[in-house]
Amino acid sequence: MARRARPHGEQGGELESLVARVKHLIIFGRLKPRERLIEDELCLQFQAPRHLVRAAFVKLEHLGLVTRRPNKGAIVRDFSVEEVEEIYEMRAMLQAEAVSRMALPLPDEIMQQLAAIHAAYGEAIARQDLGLVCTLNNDFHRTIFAACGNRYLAKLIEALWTESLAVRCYAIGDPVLLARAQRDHARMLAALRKCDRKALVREAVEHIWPALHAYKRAHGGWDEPIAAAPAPERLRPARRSTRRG
Amino acid sequence: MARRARPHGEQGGELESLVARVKHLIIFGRLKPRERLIEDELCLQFQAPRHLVRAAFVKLEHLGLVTRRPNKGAIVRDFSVEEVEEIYEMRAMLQAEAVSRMALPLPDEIMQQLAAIHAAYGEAIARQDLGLVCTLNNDFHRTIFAACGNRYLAKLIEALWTESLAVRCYAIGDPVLLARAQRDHARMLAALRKCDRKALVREAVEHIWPALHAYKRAHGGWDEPIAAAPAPERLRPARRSTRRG
DNA sequence: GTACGGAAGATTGTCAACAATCCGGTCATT
DNA sequence: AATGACCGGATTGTTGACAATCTTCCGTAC
Repeated sequence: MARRARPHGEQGGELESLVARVKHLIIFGRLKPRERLIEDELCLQFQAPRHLVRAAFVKLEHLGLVTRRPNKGAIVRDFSVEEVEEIYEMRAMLQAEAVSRMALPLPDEIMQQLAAIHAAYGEAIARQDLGLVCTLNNDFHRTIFAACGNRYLAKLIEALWTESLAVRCYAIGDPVLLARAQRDHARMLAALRKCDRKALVREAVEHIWPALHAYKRAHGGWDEPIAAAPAPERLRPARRSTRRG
Repeated sequence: MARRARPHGEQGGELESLVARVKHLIIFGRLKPRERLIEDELCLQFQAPRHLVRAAFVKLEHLGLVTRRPNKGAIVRDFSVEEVEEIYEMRAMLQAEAVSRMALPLPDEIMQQLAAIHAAYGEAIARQDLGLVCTLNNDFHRTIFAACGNRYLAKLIEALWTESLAVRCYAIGDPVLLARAQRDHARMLAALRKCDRKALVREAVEHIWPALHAYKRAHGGWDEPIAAAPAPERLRPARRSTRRG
């Protein structure tokens, strides 16, 4: 057997780690929207062979975090405000659906996991460990929505979550928003414990908006009717609330 | 400039075409679930370089049609009945949502597109042109749900549609189901014309079940509590007919 | 007769050099 | 001076060979 360090395979792990590191660069604003991702540069920076870097680009593109154009390389994806709004509409809808069809009460094991994550989350916020905050936030959401009983619903929610990572980076550093997120999580836990589905749905939906607002604010307050509305989108009605809500 | 035939680039187009061809092989049952996809074989069959075939595998995996395992290659994905049911649950939910928030009436242009697709669809069925039937069915659904006003909702619906392609292959050859699909499409069009949202939602949701039932029936009626599930080729080495005779 | 171990073949993963392409600046021409 | 061709550097896409891994088959021991 000889047990060589990491002989050849393990490419899955390496790739994942590479993807995660580039993702962090994007989330924490180290790489900004429309900034180019140059293969050789990342090869050097991460000591990774080029084909791995390229595979990572493919994966990141499919995650919705980068855009690749033929013969022009990869750039950090930038979202239009409309796109971001649509993503958040979907997140609201899917998360509401997930908690609506969730079997309550949740198994003890899940509840304990959530409590543990939430406790660690509070600590991480207190210590300003943003990396950990992000990871635990991730874990909290994935754990909650994985319990919805439909793995595809969970998958879709997670996909949109990931896609909106680059948006939420505007909220990640804001202490006020962090405190609010922590409070929301606590409320969700309470609602889960009380099997109060109505409160659960409300929290699951309302919890997502602050990050969106932070994003729009960071983009110059385009969400407010600024003087000249150029009205470029006459082909997109259908965005008011046809929903029950 | 000399205008060489297809000098170097165009890799996007080539890849897409490759993906489409393998997809067809899967949809039409030419490649069956758990059957291996061998790189060299497909290189030969499609006269494509290996890295393209591999890229196609990556894309197909992300479309949900094949599964890749490290050092073991790609196989046609097989779904458990539970997975299929969950996919269909999601499709029902998302399609209902889409037509619920669709702005009615639809623009004339879209309505005309739909009518044209529907007419061609009927013809294709009459001529038993299954490839065309499949394409047009695709077009019909994509066109309808793209009109929902939220491109992410449309994208999610299309993703699940693609993922369930391998499931619907059981229904593709059945004349009864084809006729029923055609009728359902006609009803959807009528509901769209009349701006009858209730009927539209009903049709959009009910339309998806027959294919699911056909799938379950083809799987030996596992939806019914059969005594001895024969579990035919659970471990199937999947290596016999990797080649076409 | 069955089970374990190892070799050979088949298949996938990795790499580095090469070809094609794009981008920016420079120079000649009008 | 403005415009257009063109050339060089930077970057990405492609290829084929090689290394690692898995699978199968066969021989041997019990």
